[in-house]
Amino acid sequence: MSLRHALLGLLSDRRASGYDLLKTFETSLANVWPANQSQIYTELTKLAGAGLIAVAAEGPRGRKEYEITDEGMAELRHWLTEVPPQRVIRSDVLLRVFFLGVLSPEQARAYLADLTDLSRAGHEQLQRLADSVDWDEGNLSVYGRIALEYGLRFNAMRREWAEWAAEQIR
Amino acid sequence: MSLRHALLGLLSDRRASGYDLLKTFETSLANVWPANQSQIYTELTKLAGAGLIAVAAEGPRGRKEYEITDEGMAELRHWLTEVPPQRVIRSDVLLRVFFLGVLSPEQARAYLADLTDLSRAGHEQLQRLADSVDWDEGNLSVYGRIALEYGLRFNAMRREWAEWAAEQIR
DNA sequence: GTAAACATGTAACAGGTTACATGATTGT
DNA sequence: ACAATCATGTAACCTGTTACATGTTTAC
Repeated sequence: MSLRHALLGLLSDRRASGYDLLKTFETSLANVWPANQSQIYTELTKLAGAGLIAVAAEGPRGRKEYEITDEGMAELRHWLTEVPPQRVIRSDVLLRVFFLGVLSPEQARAYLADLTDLSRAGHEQLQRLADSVDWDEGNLSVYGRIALEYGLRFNAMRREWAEWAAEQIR
Repeated sequence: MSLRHALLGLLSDRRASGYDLLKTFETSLANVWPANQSQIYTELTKLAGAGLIAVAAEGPRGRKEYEITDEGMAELRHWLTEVPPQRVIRSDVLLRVFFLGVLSPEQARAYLADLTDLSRAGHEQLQRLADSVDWDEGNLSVYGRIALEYGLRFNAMRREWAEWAAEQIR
């Protein structure tokens, strides 16, 4: 149920069309809550049907600009403050670790070495992003910076863990 | 597609019934790849249909013990070594962070404080688990310990980040 | 003129959740 | 006798992915 809240969250900042929202998902939200074109348009129609957003303006090429309604804002606040976050996250990365005993120690270490590289690359990509953005004083800037810091710390943690784990094998 | 690999992984260690596998999912795999009864039985039927597992014995109450086939082992090894892990993980925890600007600074800090508590509790729960298990010399023990260490480090990282983040607000 | 970008919609399928439905065996 | 546990199966529904389908506007 979080795609709808992601859309509500984006529309709480400014009105936008499905196409605009798609671009945002492809850039800033891609690492946190990926969504594709099909899903976004379908969900926008549902949100409009439920009265949480409304068409504020129509433009060329059938463009429909949506804005969040009071009901939508209430739902967004409810989700932010009352809905308990998901406790577990499915991780195929970690699931594989459980079964590395099926492989040879060399293959298992290779898997962890790949994870090390992946984490290093992820860290570097986020660092480049952090360097390229000019962080102004706005709210999106404050919280965007906090989210990005999470990504940096996560990748650093995972890289160090994967290096440690490789040493544990044999 | 990872549920099937979780099942193959468990069956690569020892033969088991759907019921046995369900118990394992409720305990050791609950934090990595949760799955429910309905899903497990459905997937076992599919796996058997695809020849990746086979019924090795039948017991009382319609119990069916499955064992992994050579084809199943090949598929498991393929997944472990060749299939690239998922790059992004959907995180509703982090998604909320993007939109905390909608709330008051007090409410935003309260959300982060809840995350701090959640992470601390998660860490403690895993630490208790680590203390209660007697880690023998087997493979499952080695890799189980490595997976658990990931959980500990993840929760520690998230707690420190949430504490840091709360300080950034105002 | 035509390619790129803008813009939306829907159908088919895969994976996951909740709920319903049923019955056998074991331990007290 | 009765409760707890063992044991499986399936239907309805929701979310997400891939692919197909269509048409407009802008820039060169």
